[in-house]
Amino acid sequence: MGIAERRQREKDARIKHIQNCAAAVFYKKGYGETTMDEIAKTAELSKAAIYLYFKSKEDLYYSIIEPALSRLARRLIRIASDRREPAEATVRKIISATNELYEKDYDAYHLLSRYSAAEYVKLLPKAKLEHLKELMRSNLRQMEAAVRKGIAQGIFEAVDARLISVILWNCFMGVIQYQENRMEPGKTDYRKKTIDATVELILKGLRKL
Amino acid sequence: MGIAERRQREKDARIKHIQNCAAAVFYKKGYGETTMDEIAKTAELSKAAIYLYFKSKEDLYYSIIEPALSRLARRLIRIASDRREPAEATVRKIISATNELYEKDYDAYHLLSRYSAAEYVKLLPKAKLEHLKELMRSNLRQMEAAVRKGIAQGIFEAVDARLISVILWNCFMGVIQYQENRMEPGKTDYRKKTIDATVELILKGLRKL
Amino acid sequence: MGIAERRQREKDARIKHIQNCAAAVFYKKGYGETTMDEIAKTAELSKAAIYLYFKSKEDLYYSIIEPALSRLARRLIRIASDRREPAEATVRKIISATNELYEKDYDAYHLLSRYSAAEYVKLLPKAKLEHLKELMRSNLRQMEAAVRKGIAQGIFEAVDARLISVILWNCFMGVIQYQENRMEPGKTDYRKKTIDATVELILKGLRKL
Amino acid sequence: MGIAERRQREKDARIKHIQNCAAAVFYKKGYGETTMDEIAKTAELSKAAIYLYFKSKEDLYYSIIEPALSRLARRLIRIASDRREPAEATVRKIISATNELYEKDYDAYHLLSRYSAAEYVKLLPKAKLEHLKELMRSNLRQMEAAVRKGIAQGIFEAVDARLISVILWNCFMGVIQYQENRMEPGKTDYRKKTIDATVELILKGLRKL
DNA sequence: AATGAATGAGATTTCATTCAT
DNA sequence: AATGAATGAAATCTCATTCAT
Repeated sequence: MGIAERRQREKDARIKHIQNCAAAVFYKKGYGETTMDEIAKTAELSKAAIYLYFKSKEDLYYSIIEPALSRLARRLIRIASDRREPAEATVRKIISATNELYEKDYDAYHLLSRYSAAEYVKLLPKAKLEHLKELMRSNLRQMEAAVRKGIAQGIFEAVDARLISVILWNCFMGVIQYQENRMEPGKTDYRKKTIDATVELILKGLRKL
Repeated sequence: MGIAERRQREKDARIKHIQNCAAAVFYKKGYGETTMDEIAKTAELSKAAIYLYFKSKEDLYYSIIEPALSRLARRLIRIASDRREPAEATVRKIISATNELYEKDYDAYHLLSRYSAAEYVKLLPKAKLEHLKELMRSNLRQMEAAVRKGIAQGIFEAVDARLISVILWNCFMGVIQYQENRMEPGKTDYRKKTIDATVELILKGLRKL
Repeated sequence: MGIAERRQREKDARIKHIQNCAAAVFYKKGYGETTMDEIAKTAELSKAAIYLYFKSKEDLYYSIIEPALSRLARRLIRIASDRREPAEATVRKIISATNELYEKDYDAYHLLSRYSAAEYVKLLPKAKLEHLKELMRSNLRQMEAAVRKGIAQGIFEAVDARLISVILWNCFMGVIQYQENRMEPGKTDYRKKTIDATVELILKGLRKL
Repeated sequence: MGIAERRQREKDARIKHIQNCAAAVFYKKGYGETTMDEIAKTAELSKAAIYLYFKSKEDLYYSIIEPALSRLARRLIRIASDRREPAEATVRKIISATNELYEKDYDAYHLLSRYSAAEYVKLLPKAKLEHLKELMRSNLRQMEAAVRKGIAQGIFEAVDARLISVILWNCFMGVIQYQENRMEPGKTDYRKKTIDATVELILKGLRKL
């Protein structure tokens, strides 16, 4: 069995390798500007080899996005399910978990931070698109639940929970985008620090005085 | 001279028309996925006609982005230059001015809200890219100045002004992105309300207690 | 209107030109072996130009086959509808009409004579394939009707009309195939003569003694 | 020696197996549309394994066609060489022998019935193509000889022997094509019955009254 | 000023064939 | 003997751009 297992491991590794290379290029250029040629070159494989593992450019793209987003969604659901934990801790955990994707699944995370439903409309088949959207909505719902919990716990002011969750989520994504795209390369990555500061700022704004 | 003037006005109108149509498509699909064919069809003109007014796809794109961003930058500089105005008012004005672009220059605004330096690297010639980046940086500096002023005025806590300006800016952009891309179509546009709520939340977080 | 009309005429001519060139290549090589490049070269156009008029290789192919077959089907229906004409004359007319396609629509005819449902299964969308098949079946039905009429008229022996119509049709197609494919090039084209002789032979075999 | 022999037998069996599978696919799809992948999958072997036994796609194809056609040619020569046998019997035997290929070498037969010189021109090297053509011509000559014999025997009318042999051959091939390609799947295979009826019809037409 | 027609360059995808194991 | 992996070459198709009218 050793051989078959090793084969499978190697295959998995190659798939992961291609996905990593592809994600890097997709991220740098955007889907439309990315060519299979460049992905192949980055992965040091022939174009045809890519097609051994993914049946189309779109398939490759989706194979990067979906699992990462799916994993995150599951994780957030678990985090938000703790009804007793103080709301502030839950909010921080949600943000942390999302941010952790960064270290573990750097490339998928990158793509996610660039997620733009409009662009995908023409790109992905309807079912896949809807699936991604549902995952995004689920993430938002977990944040909303956390804010609602905070109000119920008497910690937060009686704000519009949905609105606040959108704000939190957007601030988070905004920071990522900003740090990734707008800053000069070479500069220190302030992401973690900026995100933490943002969260604390907003939590402070939410607290009952 | 009346005739020449009318001609010029008509020409300007046609240029604006093309830009509006193009911006709508660029926004919906992203630069790479947008075809000149679709722009032409949207503008109800022939492709060749577009080329009478813009010398390339990139040129057309830039002609939409740059003036809007440039105008905004000038406006923010003027707003931030008032050294005496209370900082909170200045922050609100900066955000408002940015948001107002929305009503006046809907499509350019859209494109701006999607601004992604990385994508532009391959798209725009270096000089143009640098120009856009400088405009963005300028906008950020105005916000930074406003926060710094608030600290000087003793209104805000002694926070990292740069960090806070980044946060504010990102939250703003994040909200826009979210509202544009992630929500189901048909839903009410919560943008203004969300942005205002975000700003107030953050201002509250900034205030000395 | 002169200009618009001329334009349309020219466009029609170009479409016909492309179809003719394509049919010649399709015929010579078969669908699979034919490349758009070769069609373009034959038509003295760029590949892209072909795609201005036909949206895919398959579309181009179908646009050649279908109208010719459709026209023939209509014609055979008209011929077979004469209930009083002696059956032998009807049979001869059906064969003649089919053969005449040769002179008028040389290339489409060629493709038809090569028609092979099996090959098309993967090629054409189901609806188109079914349409072609129905046309073929219609043609066969007309021949069957003619044979049946001959029996009713007491001219032909009481044979299996369907079987005989299949035979007649096959002989006809067989002769075409043979003459087209199996003979050395440069040899005289015996098609017409061979077909006529075949029909007479079979009619003689059918007649009541 | 037993071992070596068994090895050889096994090898032959594997070769035959591949040929059978390949022939089925070639027949269903045509040469151009057939992929080595599909052949391999049908044969439940790896693509590379196919190349252990055949040095190219074309080689595999030819290896199916040629022996079958060659065997048939030899058989028809033998059949036609009987100068004394009544011509009608000889004609029937020729047709039968050809038809028998069906049961014994189903797949090669299929391919033969689709034989199209034009397609092969680009496919096969000149020598191989010429060889196939010569085999086909030989078969035709045997039929021609049989018809000529019938005239000499005073059984047939003084027809153009070559023409009639072409007709007979074509009818035969036409019936096969028809039955294979044009009929709805699932229907009874009328081939044998149709062919016999065709031959009898033509013989009747040939006979002196 | 405007357009229909055309195209070169390049994109995605396929496939016969080879090679290391 | 057999195979999984890999690839070069070529196929279909797209698109920004130009040109004749």
